[in-house]
Amino acid sequence: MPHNKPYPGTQAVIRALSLLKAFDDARPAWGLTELSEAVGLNKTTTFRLLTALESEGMVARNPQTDTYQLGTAVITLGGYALRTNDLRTICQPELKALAAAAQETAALELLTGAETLILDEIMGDRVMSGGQAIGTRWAAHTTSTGKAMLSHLSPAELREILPAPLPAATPHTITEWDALIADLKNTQERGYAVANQELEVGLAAVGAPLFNYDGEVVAAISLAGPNSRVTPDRIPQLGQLVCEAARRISIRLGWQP
Amino acid sequence: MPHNKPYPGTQAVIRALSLLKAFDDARPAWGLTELSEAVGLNKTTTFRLLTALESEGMVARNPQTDTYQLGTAVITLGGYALRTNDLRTICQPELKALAAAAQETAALELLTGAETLILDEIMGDRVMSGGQAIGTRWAAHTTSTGKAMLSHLSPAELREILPAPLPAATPHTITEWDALIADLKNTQERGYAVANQELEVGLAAVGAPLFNYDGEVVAAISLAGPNSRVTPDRIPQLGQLVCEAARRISIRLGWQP
DNA sequence: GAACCATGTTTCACAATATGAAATACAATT
DNA sequence: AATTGTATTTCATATTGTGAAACATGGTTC
Repeated sequence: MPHNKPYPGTQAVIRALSLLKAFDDARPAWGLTELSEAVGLNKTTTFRLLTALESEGMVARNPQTDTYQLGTAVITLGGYALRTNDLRTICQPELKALAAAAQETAALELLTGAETLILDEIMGDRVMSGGQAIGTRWAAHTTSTGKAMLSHLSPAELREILPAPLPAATPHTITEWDALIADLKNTQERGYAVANQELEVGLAAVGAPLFNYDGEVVAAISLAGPNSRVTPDRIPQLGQLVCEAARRISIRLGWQP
Repeated sequence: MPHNKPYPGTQAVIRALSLLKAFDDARPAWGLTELSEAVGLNKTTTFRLLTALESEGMVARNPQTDTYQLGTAVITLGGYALRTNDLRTICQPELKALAAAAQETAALELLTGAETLILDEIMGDRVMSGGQAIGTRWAAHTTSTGKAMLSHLSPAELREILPAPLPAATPHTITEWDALIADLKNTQERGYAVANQELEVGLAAVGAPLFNYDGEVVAAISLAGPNSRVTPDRIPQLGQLVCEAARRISIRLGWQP
């Protein structure tokens, strides 16, 4: 999350947004005092900002527990943001085809800072209705999509973006800088990234980057599944599927091969 | 959308949020000047607020067109808001069962002011992965879920909530006050609401309310489909399905029948 | 290619607005 | 009844947000 420039005359807004961002999967409800302490704001200020956010439906209080949660306006805005995303619309047919062909989960993700953001997700099997994880972020160096996108950055750019030391999500996560650089080099040559239990034990994935009209990486798509199904000998085949789909999408985005 | 109390010391935050809310399906991208005019703010103020929103990822600029859109932080927050919603988690198994049994689309919706908010949506057929409309709002008096929830309010409460005159979404929308009151009375006695082409031509739906521990209506669920399949003679059967599911969920919410 | 128009951006003097310490209210334990 | 933890309200202060005006930029028109 970039907190770049302290622009003058925006303190209250930035603070209000920092309150909103305190709510996540791990901590979906906050009391006033705890929240003010967690965010480092005066209790009165926190109260006033929350009142403003509440009046606009961005947060809601649970009268039972006297705590705040994210409100319905956030859900509505999120829906708009998702539906009006051109990239998502463009990619959806390819994702569905990928998921159907491989019978695994296909996803579209963006790089935001050092994290990937799941923009869309289509389940391969017919059991689930997908999209449960849309909006989720993961550390980029632990995911196939993340590594696919990172593989087109220079070591200097990587240094700037990625945290040091690299956090481990599983025992298989690449945490050594040199090992990551080497893996990204392989990734770029190969055309797709492989993440085998680096984000979650038992989960394997392949991912390929999407390019825009002037050859910049704008996003990545992936196929993922349990490593019982996504086995080492099947990975080249899945990798090719993802690469082909990524290529078709990139061309639609104006990319010149 | 309630714009109730002008709480002191929150002007900047409220203004910033009003900017966010200008972005919707109909108008996903705004230039600075047009946006400032639409929201009624000084161009400089709009610029400063947008800069703050942008620094936090709530909006993003498209460098091509020099316009602003909703940013990735909104998607992430929306995902959190959705996933941490207890009601949605509780209802999802029932919605899936409903959708499978009827082979139509099942949905869970809240009442916010005079509008319903789609919290969850499961498609009945195996073609689509659902959830496309999550976050969308519709005028409550045009939907089955909306009427199911409104049917438990008094005429005085209805007067307060609903807009006058009642807007028409289709030629079949109930726009006469007395007709709506009568329809809601029927709805309450029947236990479920019927909306036949009142939101969209060719779309029919039945909806039933969900009650909490002290008998208050907290949400509603529905089954909807093309009126070629959701025919008048099939509606009682679908109505019963929805009522039974609603009853089971309400009991899980602590409701005493 | 000069004049124009419509964008976005920066500056700056001013005071309205946001701030936080302290006082108050409320509710749940003890 | 006393205590501790919450959530609110008050209010004096100056920091912060404000908007008119000036500036910059890029695209059209003549």
